[in-house]
Amino acid sequence: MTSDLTLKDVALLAGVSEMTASRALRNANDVSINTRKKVMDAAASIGYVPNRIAGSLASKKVNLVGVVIPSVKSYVFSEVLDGISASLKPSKLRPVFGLTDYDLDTEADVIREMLEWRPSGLIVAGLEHSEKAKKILKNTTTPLVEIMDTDGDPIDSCVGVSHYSAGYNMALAIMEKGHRRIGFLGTKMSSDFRASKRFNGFVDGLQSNGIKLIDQENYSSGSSVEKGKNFTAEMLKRNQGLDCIYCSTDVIAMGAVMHCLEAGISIPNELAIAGFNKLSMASGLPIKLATTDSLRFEIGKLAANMILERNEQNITSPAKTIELETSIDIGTSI
Amino acid sequence: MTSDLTLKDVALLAGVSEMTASRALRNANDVSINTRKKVMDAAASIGYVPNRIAGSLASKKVNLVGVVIPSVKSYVFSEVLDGISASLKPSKLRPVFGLTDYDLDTEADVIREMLEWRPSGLIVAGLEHSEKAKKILKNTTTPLVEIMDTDGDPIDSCVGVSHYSAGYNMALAIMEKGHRRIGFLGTKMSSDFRASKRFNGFVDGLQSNGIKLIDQENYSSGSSVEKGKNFTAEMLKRNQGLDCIYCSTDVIAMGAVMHCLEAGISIPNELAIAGFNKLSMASGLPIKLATTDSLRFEIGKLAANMILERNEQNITSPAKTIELETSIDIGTSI
DNA sequence: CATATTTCCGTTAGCGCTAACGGAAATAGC
DNA sequence: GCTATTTCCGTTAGCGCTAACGGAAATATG
Repeated sequence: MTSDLTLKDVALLAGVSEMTASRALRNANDVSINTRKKVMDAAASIGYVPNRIAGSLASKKVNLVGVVIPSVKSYVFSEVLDGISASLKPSKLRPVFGLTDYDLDTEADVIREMLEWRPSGLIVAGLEHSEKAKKILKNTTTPLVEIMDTDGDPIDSCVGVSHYSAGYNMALAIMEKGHRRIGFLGTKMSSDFRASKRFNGFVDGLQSNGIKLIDQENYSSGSSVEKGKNFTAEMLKRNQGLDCIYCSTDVIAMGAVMHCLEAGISIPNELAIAGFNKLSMASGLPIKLATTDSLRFEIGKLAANMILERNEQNITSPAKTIELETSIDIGTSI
Repeated sequence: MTSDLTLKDVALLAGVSEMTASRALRNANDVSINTRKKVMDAAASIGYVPNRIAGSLASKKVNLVGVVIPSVKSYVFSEVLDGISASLKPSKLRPVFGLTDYDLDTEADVIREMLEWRPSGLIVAGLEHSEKAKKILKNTTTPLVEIMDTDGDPIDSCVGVSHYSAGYNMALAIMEKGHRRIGFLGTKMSSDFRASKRFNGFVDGLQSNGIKLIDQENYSSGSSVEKGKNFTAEMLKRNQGLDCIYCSTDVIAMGAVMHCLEAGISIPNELAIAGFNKLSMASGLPIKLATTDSLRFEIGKLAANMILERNEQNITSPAKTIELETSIDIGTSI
């Protein structure tokens, strides 16, 4: 525990009751300017730091919003967190992050631990959860917002984009540019449901024009530029005449671009490349990467706003799903 | 609040006292296997989620470790967080992140808010803080570890690397490769103390060989590939015969590499490029970027371990500073 | 079989704070 | 001047849980 100072110490020093000290420090009503100053000075002089554990228990209010995401390394969720932070900043609510490492059991544990703190809201990435997690989430009265994805059944509220549509539309865009011999490059699908939905949408999109994937590679570790580069090389070696690779993320697509730069393959004449997310780091590439903006900042902002609304309104506002429309940035790579 | 179930509900249903229910749920001693099962079943059947606020207040133990970092967007701190998570995972402690946006006033607020929760430990990035923050940190009995940087005076414990030395050593490495007409490219220094220390070290390193910087650019927004690319172009335009650019981060250095790829400038023959951090995303580049490993994962792991030690030992362990030795990865870019 | 020990469970008290109420003092209203 | 209102502050009673102690029942010990 921090210094063992309590409200009592402040109250004694200021010569008022604990209650008055409490009110003064919280800027609550019913305190004269004089006594407020006395209390503030007393608190400052001894370096009193209020105990929020006790305060929250007494007031039954916890100013935290739990945010459960798979990882902070993927360059994807950081902007979501930024959006959440931006929305919450002017309020009294504060975000608390929990990481799941793309593991549903870990997710269930993290969700449970979050709820044990009785937060003012919970934001969880994705619509797929373990049965255990679903049961807990359905049982809670804490406002819940599932984010990123709208292809599925939200438990409560939801903000995201359709990854299926994103994949489908990219297929259309690629075909419109005349590409026909198309491959797919991504990470192992089982753990990343949204990537898997994009893949399905992409395949169906091609199918709508009677086109089938020529090749498909799903390697097992996470998205990385280097992996994208290496697997692009392999896929090209395997498939004479491949004229396009759709990568499940921009990071992988950057690797594909790197391979082409190194091997002297012209983009998009010899090989077209498309990614997903519209990561800012891809904007420095010599070519402009075709990608779908996943609207991560916007999603974070809207999700946090939903939590804020739910906490402001006295009436219980109903669950709401917001599906944002993704737009393709054609760039110069397809 | 989550469902309004309390321990009392569980106890009633299981036919035991609250205390016994509490013990059973916490896997504490002094409970028979039979009653434990009864309590567990009762809790599960009604979906009881313990209230950690109340528990923490009563036990005076909070299983949280506050982690205060500037940003999650910089591709730098995510690995620190990973290291912290890895260390804490087997323990009961859980990390809670707070973001400062590289602003010292925000940092002071975040630190204060963290301490209000009476965490088991606090990990803060950097050695530079506002007077207000320093006062709070000096006053607290919460174990504190300042991370990333060792060039300065830690308040309590500290784990990091010397950014001054990193800059100095990179200067030596660059000069050893024969480069003499050298520029520096970074972001605005005032807000990033570690980048500024690297710069000072770099200048002093050059000076040790009687060499002076030819040019220096400190633009005002954050590290980005695109900015790196654009400012590299400008700097080359300004300076005939510039043969090396030291970038304050790998992200910027990647931009420099991109410019060279695009403009057909040969690396390192026409221009040498070096960065800092050893980011994994740079490993996909056509050339291997010269950089200094900032040991981010290791720093996170060690910092969290220090917090763990402090919480395990009954004796108050003394403050400790660990300075990790950085090593330069020469790569093929200088 | 009596005593010592262990196992198990309940009772009491309180963690540090705030909601709710009530009441005294200060001000307003006529 | 006296009542009505407002301003300010204190008292009481918990929030939901656990530490600490104590005691009954079950088991061990000789």
